[in-house]
Amino acid sequence: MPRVSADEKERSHMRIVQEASLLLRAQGIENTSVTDVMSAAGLTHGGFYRHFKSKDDLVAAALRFAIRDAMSDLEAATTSYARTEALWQYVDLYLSLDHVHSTRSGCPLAAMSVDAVRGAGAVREAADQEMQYVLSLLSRTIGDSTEAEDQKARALLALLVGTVSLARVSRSDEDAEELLRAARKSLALLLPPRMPP
Amino acid sequence: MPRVSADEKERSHMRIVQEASLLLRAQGIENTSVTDVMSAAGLTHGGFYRHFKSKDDLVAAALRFAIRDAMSDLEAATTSYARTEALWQYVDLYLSLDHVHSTRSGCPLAAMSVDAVRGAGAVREAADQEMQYVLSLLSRTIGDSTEAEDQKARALLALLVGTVSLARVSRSDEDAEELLRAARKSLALLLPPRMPP
DNA sequence: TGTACATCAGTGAACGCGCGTTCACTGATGTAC
DNA sequence: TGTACATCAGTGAACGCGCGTTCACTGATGTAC
Repeated sequence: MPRVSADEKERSHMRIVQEASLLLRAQGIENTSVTDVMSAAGLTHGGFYRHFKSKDDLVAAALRFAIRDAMSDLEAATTSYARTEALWQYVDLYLSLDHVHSTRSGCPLAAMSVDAVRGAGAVREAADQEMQYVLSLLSRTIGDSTEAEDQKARALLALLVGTVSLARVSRSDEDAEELLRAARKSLALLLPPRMPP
Repeated sequence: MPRVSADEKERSHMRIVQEASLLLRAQGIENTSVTDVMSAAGLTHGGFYRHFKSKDDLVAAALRFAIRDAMSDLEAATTSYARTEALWQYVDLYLSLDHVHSTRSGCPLAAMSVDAVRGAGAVREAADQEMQYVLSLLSRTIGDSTEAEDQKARALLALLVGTVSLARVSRSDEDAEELLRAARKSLALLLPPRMPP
């Protein structure tokens, strides 16, 4: 059975990264084993090192993938005239109970940043670089990416990440919803109004 | 040498919880072993189960202790006339580079809530209950703990926790400081002004 | 107050287990002619 | 296009290691009389 075409190797690689990004978000770095990830990708653990030089290498790749993937819709809208509307749609999705419950597919920063800070150098580096990318993307979506928008982007991201992290601590949906509501209300003071001129 | 007085057992117990709260914040639940904690407390791992029925039991106790300890200063000020000033002092300390670098002794919610959500039932329960306590304390410190203040407390805590979590991802102090600055600026819109009438 | 004895805090060896990583092996793929 | 051979993706057993937990043991502490 073994040795598989270059195309199939690439498909395996993408499956490994994708499944890792889901498992790492849901379970954290230490609770996710190489064997877990390879099984989820339909492979056995032995082949892992044909794709990555270490588990840390995979974690860094999965984190980068997850963030680019999570931001792709907003990225597509940054140059559009409707970007303010796109931003508000993004915020509404982010501050939803659905997102709070989506521990596998939700925001990678909310799920993995605390873990990443404690991780290996490559993981920290990936987290830092991708966070800077998210901040610049949000700033461009808010407006013209001047210092004023950069600052709003920082407060926005912190509020989003903090709110969903805390909402996940609540074991009651009612308490979680109160946290989401409070964040939405605060953002009304911070962001450009929903309907532009 | 063994068997030690009831007083000494209690001192051992407090030392274990205290050292656990430091190690768990700095390293996370999965990277902190029972042996690590017992060594830090000056004991050997075998005696652990005279104090706790499981590692999860210790984690829950350490989380509760860390939060009560972190909040004790603010708790003392909630009924004072100077509570608004106390709140701002708390916010200034929270949104400082010192706090960003204090991964051992910093805010337990910023350090452990993501971990706690993935943890055992007793750990999740402790995290949820203590978070509700922190929210009620902040609400009473902001004002009269009406629905309006409850909402402000929720947005405040989310912004604080999110900001420090993200600032820890930054490998540069300059980037971290920008995040802290943005949060401070947002809070000026949200909280009662620094100097009351 | 003194004596006899049960209790139990702390020690250190031992347990079973899952982890990240390595390795010999297989056989289809890719390459050189 | 066909043939001979090197490559290497994937398999599954094996490795050393640290983990949470258990246990027999020690001897000072606490208790009953």
